[in-house]
Amino acid sequence: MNSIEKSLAVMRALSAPGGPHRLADLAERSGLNRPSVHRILQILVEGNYARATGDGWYAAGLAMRALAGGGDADDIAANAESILYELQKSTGHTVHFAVRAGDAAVYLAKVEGDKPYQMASRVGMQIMLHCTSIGKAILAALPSSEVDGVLERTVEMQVASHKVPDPAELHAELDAIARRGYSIDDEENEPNVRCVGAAVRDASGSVIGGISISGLAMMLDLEQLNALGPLVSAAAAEVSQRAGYIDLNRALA
Amino acid sequence: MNSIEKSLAVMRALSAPGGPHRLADLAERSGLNRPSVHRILQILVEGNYARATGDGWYAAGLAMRALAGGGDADDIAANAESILYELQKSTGHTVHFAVRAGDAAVYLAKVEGDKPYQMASRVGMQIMLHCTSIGKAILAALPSSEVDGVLERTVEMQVASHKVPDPAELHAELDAIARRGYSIDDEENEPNVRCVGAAVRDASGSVIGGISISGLAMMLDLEQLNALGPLVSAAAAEVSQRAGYIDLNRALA
DNA sequence: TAACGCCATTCGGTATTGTGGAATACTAAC
DNA sequence: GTTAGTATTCCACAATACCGAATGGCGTTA
Repeated sequence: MNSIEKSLAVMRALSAPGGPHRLADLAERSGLNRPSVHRILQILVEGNYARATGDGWYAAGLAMRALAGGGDADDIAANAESILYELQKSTGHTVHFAVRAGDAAVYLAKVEGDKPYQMASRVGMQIMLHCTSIGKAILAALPSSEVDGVLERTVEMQVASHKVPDPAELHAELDAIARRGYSIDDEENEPNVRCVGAAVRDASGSVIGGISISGLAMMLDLEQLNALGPLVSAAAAEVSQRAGYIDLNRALA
Repeated sequence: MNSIEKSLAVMRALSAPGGPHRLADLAERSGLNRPSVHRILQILVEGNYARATGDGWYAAGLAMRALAGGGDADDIAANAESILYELQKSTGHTVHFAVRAGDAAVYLAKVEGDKPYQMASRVGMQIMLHCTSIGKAILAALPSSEVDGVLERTVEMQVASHKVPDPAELHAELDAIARRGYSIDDEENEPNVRCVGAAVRDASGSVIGGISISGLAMMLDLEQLNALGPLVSAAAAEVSQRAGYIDLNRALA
């Protein structure tokens, strides 16, 4: 493991959810020893990629934001945006688009619903794969062994929030998602919020992320959620197509 | 210069605006020689932080997005959001919040106006400091020498778009901005778009970013822009306050 | 078609740089 | 006051990054 990979590991640990971090936590999360993490952090702080509070707490700095701009993701998000607006308009609910980044997904776009309440999400925010509709839509397209890997690492890093999913149960659910084409989050990620999601693929055919429809549980029962499934699925297919994906089933039809 | 700073330089070059980049461009932008950039890129590609098209083009990868999440910026953006909504509601125009990251600023939040058209900006997008309202509001609070440094590096990296500003003229404008408390972008950054902006400070008193109101030039003449100045300025002060800043002038009044 | 120039990529010996265990300084809790 | 758990510094060792030069591939020009 070279020093660049080490610094990336530290940066990932820094940007993990859960406020500022202690040096020891960062060391554990990144798999490095404390002196190395300390040295790397000093370099990151120097360049404003990290911020030290002075009493042993470290947080991601503002310069880290600049790294996220540009790249492929922007094109994909730009293409997706108009589709998200349509989906929001036809359903009235909040719509999200997120891409996978390692063992998490990151929101790239969000269109707020026409309801008086707002979702507590924000572009750039990270979500877990095992307990969100977008996340499960992504997992459903991965080989079983990779799902286990993600699950293992997720459980390891769990900060004692969210329940740990039973592997067998999750695998069964993922099979069902793959069959019907959309996934459901029944208040698993956040209490009182239900979502339905579907996977987005790129030109190479691999799953890169997903889109979802979210609403308060009191306004969106399971029946309605299932009714929205085909809509999300269709919108996701449209985004995939714009990203260069060619659906063979559809192309041959 | 150690290897971590080098990889950060490459990552910044990668995420610079302007689509995929050639290796030679990245080498020049980062100030490194080509073999070093190549080696670093291979490591980044391995971890999905960069993507190689195979024929010499490189783009920022999806994993880079994950680095941006978390950190201070999230708290600040969360606090700012409600103020942005108010500002949009009271003016009807599109409102942005961006933080400085090196020689650029990055949008952290955006509230679309109630007009039929939409701004071509997106959360995560980078803007230049010398030709945008938010950027100039930030520059106006920096020491003159630092402004020159930013300007120099900006001119160097300029990809032949946007006109190069005359230093003396810019300094005079920045003085005026500092006096009246808001900055104006009169179609400098984008044709047909005018903006008015003001700076946001954090608890330490240093400028971290700014907020702005934007609209099509045909619907927003200079007089109206100046009338909006105090509004942006007040909103920026409010955001600053929530970020922990204490305005001595106001506190003593 | 051949020759040129540009650019990405590989190579290799050198020396700079990172490494991590152990020691120390620090802080908070009891 | 003592202890336990930190962050931080130190340093000898060795691994790793470095970069000039060489190679190979590609598109363009005579």
